[in-house]
Formats: sequence, C-alpha cells, structure tokens
Amino acid sequence: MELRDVEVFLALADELHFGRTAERLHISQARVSQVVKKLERATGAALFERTTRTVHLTPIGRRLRDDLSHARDLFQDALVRANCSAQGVGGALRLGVPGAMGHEIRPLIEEFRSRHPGGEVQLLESRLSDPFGPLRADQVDAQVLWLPVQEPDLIVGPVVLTEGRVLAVPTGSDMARLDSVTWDQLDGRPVADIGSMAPPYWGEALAPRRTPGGRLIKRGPAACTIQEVLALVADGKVVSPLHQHSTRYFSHPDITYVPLREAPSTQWALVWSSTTYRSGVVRAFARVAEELVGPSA
Amino acid sequence: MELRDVEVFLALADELHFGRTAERLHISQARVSQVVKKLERATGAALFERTTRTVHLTPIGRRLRDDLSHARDLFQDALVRANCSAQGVGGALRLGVPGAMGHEIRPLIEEFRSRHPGGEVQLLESRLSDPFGPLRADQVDAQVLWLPVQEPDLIVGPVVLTEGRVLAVPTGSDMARLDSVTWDQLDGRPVADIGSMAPPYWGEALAPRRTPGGRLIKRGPAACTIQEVLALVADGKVVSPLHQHSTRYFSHPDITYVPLREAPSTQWALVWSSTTYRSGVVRAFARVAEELVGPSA
DNA sequence: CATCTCGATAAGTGTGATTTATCAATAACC
DNA sequence: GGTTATTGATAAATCACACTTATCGAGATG
Repeated sequence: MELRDVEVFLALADELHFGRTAERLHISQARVSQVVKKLERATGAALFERTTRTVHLTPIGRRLRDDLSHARDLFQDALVRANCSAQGVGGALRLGVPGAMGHEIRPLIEEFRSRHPGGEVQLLESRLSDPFGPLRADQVDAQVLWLPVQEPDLIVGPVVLTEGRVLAVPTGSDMARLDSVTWDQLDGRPVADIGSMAPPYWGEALAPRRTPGGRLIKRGPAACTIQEVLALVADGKVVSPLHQHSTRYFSHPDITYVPLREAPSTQWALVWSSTTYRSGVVRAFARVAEELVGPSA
Repeated sequence: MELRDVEVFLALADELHFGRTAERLHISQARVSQVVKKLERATGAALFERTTRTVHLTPIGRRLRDDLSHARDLFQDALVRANCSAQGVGGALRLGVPGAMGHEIRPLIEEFRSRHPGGEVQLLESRLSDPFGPLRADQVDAQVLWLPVQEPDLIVGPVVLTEGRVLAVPTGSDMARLDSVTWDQLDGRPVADIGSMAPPYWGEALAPRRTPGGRLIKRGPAACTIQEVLALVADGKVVSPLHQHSTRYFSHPDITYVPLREAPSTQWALVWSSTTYRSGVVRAFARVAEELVGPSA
C-alpha cells in the first residue's frame, strides 16, 4: 500500500463520487475503482457502499479515513519539518508571484511560517510573458497564477485569492472619467500584448480576443511585466485589463483604474509541477492555503 | 515520496550501511543510494553523513527518522485496525504453523490480539512436505518456518523462536538409552523423508545429507506431517531429528527423545509472500514479534 | 422503452522503479 | 608505498505495474 493509494482513498472519501475524484486527482475513473478495490482487498473490509447512484463510507471506511488522514498529515509534516530545518538555498519554498501578489498573500505566508517553525518562503517575481517557465525550469517550487491553467504537467492547487478586475487607462483619456467600462467601450484601443510563451487561452483569460459582442480586441505592443504594462499605459500606447489588487500597489499620476464590468472575477491559484521534488513543502503550503481561504477550490 | 522510500530510509537509519540495508529489504544497493538521494533532494537537507567507511545520521536525519517511523506506525496501525474490524473470512490473519508451533508462539499471538483489538489469528497446520505451498497458493498470509529460507518470492521476517534439537527414536532401541547422540551414531539407520515439494536445502537443515564426518545419512519412507513422522518412528521404521518443543507436545509410549549434539539450534522465522495483499496485518504481526522476541533477526 | 449516469472490468501501454555494471574514494594490509 | 578490499555513487538498461482506453451492465429518469 503506497501513499498514492491513500490519497485516492481520502479524495474519494471526501468527494463520494468516483468520477469527480478522478478529475480532482487527474487520473482516470478506472484507476480510482482499481485503487479502492485494492485497498478493500488489503484490509479485507468493504470501505464504501456503492450503488450506481450513491457512494458512501462504511463505518470501517470512516474510521480508516480518519486514521489515514491523520497519518498522512504527520507524514507530510515530517518532511516539511526536515525541509524547514534545511539551511541555505535548499531550505526555503521558492514561490513565484506576479507583481504585487506577494503582498496580498502575506497572511497565508505568515500562517505557513507560524505552523512550520523555520519554514521560509522565498518570493520570486514572475513575468506575465512566461507564467509556466519558472515552474518547468525548476526555478520555483510553486507559482501563483490566475486560472484557468490547463497544462498536463502542472497541478492546480487551491485558490488563494479571488478578486475583481479593472482597466488601466491613461489619466488623460476619456475613459478615465467613466465609473466603469465594458469591453465594447474599448472601441478599437489596443491592449498590451503580454507575450506568447504561454498558450493563448491563458492570456485570453486576462484580455479576451473578442468582446462579448464579437468585436475584435486589438493587441498593442508587448510587455513582459506589470511595470512594463503600466509604462505603456502611462505613455498612452495601450489600455490594459488588470486586477483589483494592482490599484493598491501601483499608483501612477498618469494612470487611472476603471472597474471592468462583464469580466468575471479572477481566481488566483497555487500551481506546481507534477514532477517537483519538493512536493512535501509545496503540499504543506497548499494545505495551509486550503484551510485559510476555505475549500473554494 | 512514497512509503517504499520511507521504508528504505528507516532501514538505512537503522543499519547505517547501504549494503546491509539493501540486503535486508531485498533490493540492490544502488536503489538504496538512489532513494536516499531522492529524499535528500525532496527535503533539501543532508540526512546522512557518509564517507566510504562510515554512515551516520545528521541531526535533521535523526529527527526525520523519529517523525517518519511514528507516522509509518500510525499508518500501518490504521490498516490493521480496518482489517481487524473486518468481519468474516477476510478478517483473521491466516498463520501457517507446523505441528505444535501454534502453542509455542501463543504469547506472541496474545500480544498481537491485545495490541490490535479485534485482531484475529487463524492457525492453519502446515505440512512438512510443502512448506512454501500454502504461502504461494495464498492459503495463508504468513507461515512459521525454520531457517534458512531462501526463496526470491518470499520475505523472511523476524525470528519468533530459537530452540534446540532432539532425535526421536523408538523406545525399545539402543539409542533410547543414550543421554545424547551425534549424527554419526545413527550408524546407517534411516531418517524420515519429509518429501520433496521444497528445495533440498530446506529439508537438509533438519537432517543433513551427510554426517559431519562425511558419512551418508540414509532416507527412509516419506512422511508429510509430524504425526506421520512419529508413526514411522514408533513403528521402528526410522529415527527422526525434531525440535525441542515437540517433546512437550508429542509424548508417545513407543517414542523417546534424545538430545542431538552437533546440530545447531533451529531458528523459526515468520515468512510471507512478497506479493501478499495482506501485508498490512502481516507486518503488524511481524512488528509485534520483533519487539517481543528481541531484535534477533 | 429509450436514454443517461455511474461504477466495474479487461486489455493494452508507458513510465519510472529497480537492476546490472562500473567507477572513484578510502581504508587496510603487507 | 603499492595493492587489495570495501564502500557509496552513477549511468545505462530492463521490466513491472500504475494508469489509460474502451466497453459493459446496472439502475435511475423521463
């Protein structure tokens, strides 16, 4: 019996649905079925009662869930403690954050530090132009990114922040005087092009290719970081959709933020590589996030 | 990080020697090296300090060993508890024992039962003629056997009993009057042939092919169980080496037991299949044995 | 009765756990 | 000091088994 099997069991005990469990763990439904069967064979007891319509835990299953989740936590904590004790470069959790996100998730980092004495978090600013690169190059252990993220090699963990959207416009422009804007009001003005290292869907979650009405949204010059975006906006070269929190950290005489209607609020999630060697710390950090932000994954 | 890796780490933390650890776990030394490296990479800390001559734990490694062994125990206990709760056929640990061994290891079984409430042990008498068969046919979960056992598909666990040897002879014979015997004193008398399902080395641990002096020890008629052996002895057809404990359980007017000099004492060990689905309970039982009998593996 | 959802199962596949073979470093021995 | 034995590390080869795809049958729903 391996830990991977236990994770499947615990997830199923939580979801009580084979299909959703499979989705959550990024495995096939068949696998979930197989693992449960294996566990039931190993324990010699039925752990779930299942009909084609319902799944629920047996008393033995419930007990096993409690026992195993406890053991699993201890297990992870042990690895994290070792990790936190590690001195030097290897010690800290390297967390990639875009722009000012590091400040926003401070409570989370504080909580992590207090739960795991000695646990350090090293913040590394990431570029909008290459959101997945640092993860894949193992330059960071985890990365805060807006959703959706659909990459086979990346694991999307808990949401750490949900917030509204704004449009950054030059203070002098007509739009700066509006109470709120819609995509259609861009009216041909270009938005900053955040580059192309990531697949298109990701950038389009920030600025769609077309307005809800179907009109094309023009791309302007490229910008790799928020600072570069802001420089372009201040210069009057582009307007740019940004996130609520940016208004709190980047105030600039030549830039005005106008709330963006229509745009759904953005979910920022913790993302890591499925092949990371540091999954111990990463998962511990994720666990803190889940509990702090609530199970709004 | 999987449990298999943790087992390797814990074994190495115990042995402090890569080669012996590999031997103990029946894996290659290379694998031990790789797993340790992986763990050190995952935790970001050195866990062992090693020169070509010595291996010892770092402070972080020591802490990790304590934490992990605790977590691992909880983990196994969780599985065992579930197993013990399982009703019916699937519940009990099926333990194969030769002849009267079941009585001898009673303290062990009692201790197991008291540690794992609900934990049942079902004793199944095994035949001398086919010591490994029940394990391989999954008719028992574990089997008590004398050493050596060298089968690639079987795992040799802790020793549960060490005892002296005797020779069962017909009460009427000359030998019955001796205080002790040596192999050479057999003087051509045949010993019972315990059959051939197991490789020769195993039967020869009971009765070697030749005396220390080099004389051939003759095989008589076959006997599959201790009862059959005793019947042959009582009949005067053969003499037969047996173990000390047999004298306590099988008294027969026509049989006399004479201590056997020269023969090294026999170690009885717990053995199980490496592919068993029930390794949870089996290992829990083994753990109890280790602690009760002492680390005399 | 047709359709849909769900979990179980059989068969095939790919990855990563594990082995074999070899190396470099050190201790031990003469 | 040279030689041998023992140790852990590493690269390359392999093989088992974790996992997938495809399909089924049971039951619910309309």
